[in-house]
Amino acid sequence: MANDATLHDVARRVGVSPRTVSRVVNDQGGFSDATRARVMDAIAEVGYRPNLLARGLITRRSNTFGLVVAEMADPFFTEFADGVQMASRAVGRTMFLASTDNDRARQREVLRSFWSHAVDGIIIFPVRGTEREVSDLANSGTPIVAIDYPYPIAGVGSISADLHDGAVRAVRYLLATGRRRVAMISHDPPEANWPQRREAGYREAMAAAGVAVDGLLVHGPNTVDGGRHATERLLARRPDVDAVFAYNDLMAIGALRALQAAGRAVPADVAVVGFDDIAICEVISPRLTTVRIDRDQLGRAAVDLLSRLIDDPKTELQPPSLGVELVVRDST
Amino acid sequence: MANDATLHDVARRVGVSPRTVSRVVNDQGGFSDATRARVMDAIAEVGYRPNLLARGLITRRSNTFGLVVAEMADPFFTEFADGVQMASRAVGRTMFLASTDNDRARQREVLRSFWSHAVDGIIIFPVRGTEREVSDLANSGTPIVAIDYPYPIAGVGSISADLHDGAVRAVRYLLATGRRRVAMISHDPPEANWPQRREAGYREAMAAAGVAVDGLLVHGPNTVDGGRHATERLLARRPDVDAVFAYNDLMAIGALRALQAAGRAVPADVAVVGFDDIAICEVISPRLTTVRIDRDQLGRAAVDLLSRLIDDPKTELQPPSLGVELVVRDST
DNA sequence: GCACGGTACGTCAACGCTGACGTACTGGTC
DNA sequence: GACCAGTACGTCAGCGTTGACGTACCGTGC
Repeated sequence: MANDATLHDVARRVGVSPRTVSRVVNDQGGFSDATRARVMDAIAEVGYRPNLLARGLITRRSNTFGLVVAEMADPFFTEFADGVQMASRAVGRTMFLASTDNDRARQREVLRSFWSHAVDGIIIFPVRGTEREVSDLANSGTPIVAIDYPYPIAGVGSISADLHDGAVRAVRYLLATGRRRVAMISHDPPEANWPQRREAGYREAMAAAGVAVDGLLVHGPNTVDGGRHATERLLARRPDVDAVFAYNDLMAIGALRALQAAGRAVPADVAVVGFDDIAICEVISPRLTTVRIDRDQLGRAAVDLLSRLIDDPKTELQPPSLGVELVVRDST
Repeated sequence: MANDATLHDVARRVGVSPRTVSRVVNDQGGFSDATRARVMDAIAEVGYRPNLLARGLITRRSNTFGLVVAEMADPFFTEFADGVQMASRAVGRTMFLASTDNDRARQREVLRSFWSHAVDGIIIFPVRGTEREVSDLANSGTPIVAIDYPYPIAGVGSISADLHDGAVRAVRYLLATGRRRVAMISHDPPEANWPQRREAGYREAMAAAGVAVDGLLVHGPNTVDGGRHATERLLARRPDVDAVFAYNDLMAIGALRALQAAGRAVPADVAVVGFDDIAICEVISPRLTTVRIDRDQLGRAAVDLLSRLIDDPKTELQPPSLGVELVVRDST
């Protein structure tokens, strides 16, 4: 009871044409209740399941979509993927998952592969600098939803959390609790034209409080080690730092380790705030204060927008940003 | 340049039949070098990519496979998924990913969905008690590789790490470093006929050292909270415990937290050993001693076995277990 | 009695591709 | 020159499904 059983088998058993069985399966109407019942029985008896490849060949719908994340080693992405998976189940689609490791060639490969598999749509954290490629793919007919990508890409739907607001909240909180020399360890070497919303929020909140940021903004890869090394450089440059706001939780954890190694107490000497609120924040010590992005909500919003885009290409591409929330724990 | 461009388009452009283009694309031979070159040029010009649905309809190969994990919230599974993804890229297949949350109904749903999409094979951490279903699916023609499933399931390939040996090593190490009252916090309520290899290893190593395990073996869900609560119960029952060996790293982290809350110093008062070596082990404090399972290796082995099974259903189903390794850090 | 609309089907072709098989032409052998 | 093998193609059908369209039959209204 497997690869076999086609519409024809069911049809023969019932004594109708395959077309009628197809109508029942797809609930398209044009059959009597009696016929429906007999068809359903036969389907159960022979264990018929529609061949999605054949169906997709005609309908140009595969009922699949692809999710492209930066890297699976970062819990933020996998926790997001989990949310997407839940949401996709609800709309009856199955999910391909691949990661790019922030590499353009990898991303191209992944997108081509998804395209070949005739996915109905793609949810992606785009690699920096690939607006054009992503936009071209979208305009050539594959609906795409980009997540947290600072540029609105032409033809591409996008869902974002309000990263700017999150940064402002984090920094304001640090300032409000008496910290003055608030540093930020941010992602990657800065790049011309790359709008860093977390950085912008940081700068804005600092400026509003009249605090200078000289030497307080350092960069590194957005990993634990990246955060650790960035913090080491920061401590060398500004030993007087009394708070660190990190690009994401992994970098914040790196900061925690570097501060610990340098003999600075957290939060007594230096406060630390992360971003994302991945699960680890609760279990490390000190428990990490962070800006929470609701990944289930983000996943649902992405799947929802993608579904609407698939059904109607003229859907509004940029729904409002999702709110974020500061979660205060023991590191501040 | 998208959904269009079929073999016919390329063929017309070159002035040959679609069949010849197909031969070139699949490198089946039967064409001249000159023709090949012209076909390749035309393919590049029109941006042709084979329609995998159409191809799959004939060849009965979709070049996809499904990966079914227990839950994406556990880094062990996602880190494994990453390894599988790497390996699958190398063999030219694209990966569906879904999780079951250890629920039989969910697993059934996922498997049916994968089957409908005509995956070439499935890699799965089976839900306990579903041997029959998994075995039936495999025997009906979908190659399946089960990971770390203690029962050899009929018709199903399987890849395992040597969990028994890992447990023995961990416990021996604890005993060798002077611990005597070595507890184990293990996964789930024990179930009749469920061979727990980690538990077996624990018991064996304890017995070999002549140490009784009365009240030292407790159970709980394999999560951080599960580990915390199990440890609390353990402390109530056996306040004299001087080492905890956990089913996995998440439970070990829960144990760390519970011990901390109870005022026990780790490792001074109580040593803790985890299992899996997920990335967090390095960044929590104290850094966790654990039994390392090489997930890349496990992923490669699974993809490799699955590929062989797809090509030749008579492949040996049970390659030898993968070795594990004790990684000593600061919690012991 | 006849036209008409609705219901419940069936027939046919096509989606894009590849397996099976047919065919024309070339070069070599005896 | 006849025969043969090998090369480089082409033709045809069909994978399982659904869109488009055709048809038989029934009931209704005038």
